[in-house]
Amino acid sequence: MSEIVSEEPEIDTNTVPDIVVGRLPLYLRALSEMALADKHFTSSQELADALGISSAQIRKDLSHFGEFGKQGTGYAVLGLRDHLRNILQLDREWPLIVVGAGHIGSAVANYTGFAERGFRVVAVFDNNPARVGDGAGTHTVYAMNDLNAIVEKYKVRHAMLTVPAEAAQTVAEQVIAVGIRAILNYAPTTLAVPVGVHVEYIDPVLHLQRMTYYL
Amino acid sequence: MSEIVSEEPEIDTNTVPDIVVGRLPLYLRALSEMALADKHFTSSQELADALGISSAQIRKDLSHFGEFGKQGTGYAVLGLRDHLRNILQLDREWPLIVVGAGHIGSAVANYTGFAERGFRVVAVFDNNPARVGDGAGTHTVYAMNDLNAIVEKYKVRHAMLTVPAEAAQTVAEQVIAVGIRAILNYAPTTLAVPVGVHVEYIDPVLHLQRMTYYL
DNA sequence: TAGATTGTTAATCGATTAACAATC
DNA sequence: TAGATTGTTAATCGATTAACAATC
Repeated sequence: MSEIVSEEPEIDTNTVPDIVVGRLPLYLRALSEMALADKHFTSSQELADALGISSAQIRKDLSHFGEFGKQGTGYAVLGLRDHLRNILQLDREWPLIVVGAGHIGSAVANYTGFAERGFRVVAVFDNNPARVGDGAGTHTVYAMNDLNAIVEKYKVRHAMLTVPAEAAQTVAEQVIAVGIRAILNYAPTTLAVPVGVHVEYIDPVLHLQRMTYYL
Repeated sequence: MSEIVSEEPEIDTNTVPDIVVGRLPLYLRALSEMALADKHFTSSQELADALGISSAQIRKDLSHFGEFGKQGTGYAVLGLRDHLRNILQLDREWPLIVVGAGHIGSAVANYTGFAERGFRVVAVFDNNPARVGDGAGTHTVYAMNDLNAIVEKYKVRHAMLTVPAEAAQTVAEQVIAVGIRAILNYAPTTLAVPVGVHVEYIDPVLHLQRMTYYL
């Protein structure tokens, strides 16, 4: 039997399916809730029940990143939470900008849920001079001219777009040009972006329409 | 050759995968955009390019519901749009309630995008007496006591929950009890609901966290 | 007619689940 | 020890894609 140089059981990050990565924040959220309730241990079954998915899926998903549990015992809530934070790079605070200071933009900029979970809104932008300066809640609204300076100053990589659908593609290009690499688009339209830039979408109407089919 | 009574090529609605139904509103949105641009015809390839998916998927998805195109020509924009509206039961206006009159609730209640796409916010509710009566924008805020009366009066089936995470499960049960069958939950927590009730989720932080993994 | 594009089939690809040895 | 639960394998299930005959 020839000796085989054992290969590292390497964690090839490119190999983890997007759909698995997409569920990790959900696991993290459930664990944070448990931590808040002072729960010390949990199991894949308990997490599965809380999230309405299968325990096998949770174990399989986690197995892409390492071994975090103990047979017979399950997972330490704080331990697994911190592992997930680490995997998702959420063990730091990320600066965030909002582009578009209308109704949704202002609401989004003042939503306290971002700061509570690691994202800090550092600026709100609008191309309408009438909106610049006056507050979107506690935030001052900046002109688009200031985009580059602020993104560089705070090393911002995340942007939320709360502009009209017609403006979204142009605005996306503007923020990408200054270094934004993750866009959360609230405008009801699909964006075309270069590889290396990530886009996710929020369109509440799509959700309502989906459910209406079943009524 | 024995004669076979031809079976209806029946459109078994239970047979359409949820994931397919979930894409229909996206197709509808793209078609509405084309209609607005006065485009008369389109193809599965053109739709696919606009949405960043494959043309085969679009044709396959549509084939669950009928034949809407013409070889060599493609699809009539208005025709396909109306077919999709019909399939999704969006050829009527649906009343909608918002529960929770805080920052997000007020923003959501005043978002004009709902009315533009077939959903009309008929009432906003809050359990805090201090918020009842004064406006959430153009809406009057009702007490939870009025929930049943208003849901019955307008025959409401859709609710958006914009309450704190801790309150979401209880509020969900309240709205289900008065007849709501579709819930769009903005609270960052998973809901347990009986069969026959549909829930979709909006948690912007989850989207930001997903993208952060790749940065 | 020639070119374009559908609707559909079959193949491929990928994700989920069931099951269980290992072990705390 | 007995019971519980992990991590992993293999099987199943389902979704996507490629390809093309039909036909406008």
